[in-house]
Amino acid sequence: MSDKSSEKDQVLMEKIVSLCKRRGFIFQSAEIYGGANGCWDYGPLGAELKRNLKDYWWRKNVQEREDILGLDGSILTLESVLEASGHLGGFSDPMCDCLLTKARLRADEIDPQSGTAYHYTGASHEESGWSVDRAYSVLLSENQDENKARKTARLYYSQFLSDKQISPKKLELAGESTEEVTDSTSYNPENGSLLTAAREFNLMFKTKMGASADESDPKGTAYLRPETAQTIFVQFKNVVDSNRVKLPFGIAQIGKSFRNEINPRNYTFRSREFEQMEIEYFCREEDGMRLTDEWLETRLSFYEEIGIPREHLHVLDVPDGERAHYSKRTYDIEYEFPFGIQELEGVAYRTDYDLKKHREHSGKPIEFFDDEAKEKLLPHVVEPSAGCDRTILALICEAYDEETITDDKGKEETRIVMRFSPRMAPIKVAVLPLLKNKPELVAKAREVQSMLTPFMNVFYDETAAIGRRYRRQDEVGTPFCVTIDFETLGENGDEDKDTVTIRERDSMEQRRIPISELREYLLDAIV
RNA sequence: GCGGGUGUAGCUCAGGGGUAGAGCGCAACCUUGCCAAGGUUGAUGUCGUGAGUUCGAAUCUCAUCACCCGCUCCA
Repeated sequence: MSDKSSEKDQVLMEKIVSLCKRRGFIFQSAEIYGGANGCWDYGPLGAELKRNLKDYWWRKNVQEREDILGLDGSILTLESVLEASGHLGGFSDPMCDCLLTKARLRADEIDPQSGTAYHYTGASHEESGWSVDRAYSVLLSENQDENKARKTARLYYSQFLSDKQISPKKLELAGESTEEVTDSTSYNPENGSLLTAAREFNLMFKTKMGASADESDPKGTAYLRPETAQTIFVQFKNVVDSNRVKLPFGIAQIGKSFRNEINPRNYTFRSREFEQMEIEYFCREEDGMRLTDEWLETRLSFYEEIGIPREHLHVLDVPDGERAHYSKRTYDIEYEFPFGIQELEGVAYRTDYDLKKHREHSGKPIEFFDDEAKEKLLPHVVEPSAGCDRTILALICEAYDEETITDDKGKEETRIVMRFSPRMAPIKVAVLPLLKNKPELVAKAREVQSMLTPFMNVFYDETAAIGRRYRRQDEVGTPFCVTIDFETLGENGDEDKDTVTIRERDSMEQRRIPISELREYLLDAIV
């Protein structure tokens, strides 16, 4: 499968985005103010979906496991923490662009060059009267012909021409001057063209702590955390001291993180504010590689349990040289999005790098005492780090389905169904009185509704025709619809009294079930 | 950040220097009946935003913002 999306996939993605807005899953942030780039809000159904995902993740990884404890750390993070973790130094790169080719270069990786710089102040075209005032330079090494500088400059100025028929050769250069330059990194080594000034692409959101914070206060600068992991490492010692734990054990956290992405793309996939679901699983060094493999399997099963089949997932064993320098093994779990195969989760063996760094920078003894081995050690760590919003997007993409069905009159129509697993579905059951102008039906339906609401998200709908109500529920992925009809009231005798029809989303089949069994039936299906 | 495209009702989109349009959806009512049914009635827009040209701009020009595609970037 290609990484690029085909036209068909683009259309599919547009339909998904449209449905998400129309039905209240996802809205763009601050839309009425023109929209915030790279920020998205979850609407009523999106919020439910996200809660279901987070709750299930927490249940599987914390509630149902004795070896993992939860944590919920602050988002504001001291500069010193991020200095220790390496984010402060390595998280921003000075970048510059070639003015001629628009190539982007790392400013700190340019070889210094020497030679003669040819400066220009602009260019003009006599016949058309066109001109441009803009400083530009070209650097030539010693043995290059000076006409090369002029040729390059004409090419540069020609991009401002509105009439593309004019040949760059016809341009008249203005204000040529030369200058000897040594060890400059202002020019593109490839073609000698001037580069833009280096810009820092700081990927972290910086902020001020304290109302009167000033620059000189080392605790005056804070960042919105770029990952949840650091909270866990920094609180490692406190968690160990306040709980009886033995290796291996994990600390889990769900929370927001922030990265000032240069170019947010693909709907919510690359957002500037996003939620992570992370575990740092601490272990002895000799178990690190094995546990990484085990976690990969555990995590793949999780995706299956929430309705993302293994066939749509890809595991990338990140090769040497592409992993973070401290990682001995990293698996990326990727999903086949309509816009390409993209990462959902990374399972990384981070060695003892993080704890070591924090021990070094904080100067605090944060070693773990292993009671069984009677030794002090710094544990290694395996990190399954899942993107919550990315998983939501995968759930939505996976659920979306269009089904062609033929009605009684032989007419074909399209049924749009969100095939969420009942466990993830934002609405678990819709309660529908067959007709709303019959008070007995409405009263009974309300009774069923309030019986179920303490246990699950129930949607009550009495408008429009029953068929239409079913289809509405299909479009938001409600797995079950319960209809209260005249049999429920006992009109057809005692046998069907207090039974309802339950209609299943995927098969559209219905059967009768006593109201008394409804709760258990539904709970079994959505647990 | 660069290049290309798009922006009009909740959604999908047509139109186009002179009264703002369609389909679907939505709301209300009627119908003892189960897969977008039928009928009646109704609501909704600073035509993305800001400036300019014009007697007059949703339409033309410029800027700007957002989204999509490609490139780039992704510790």
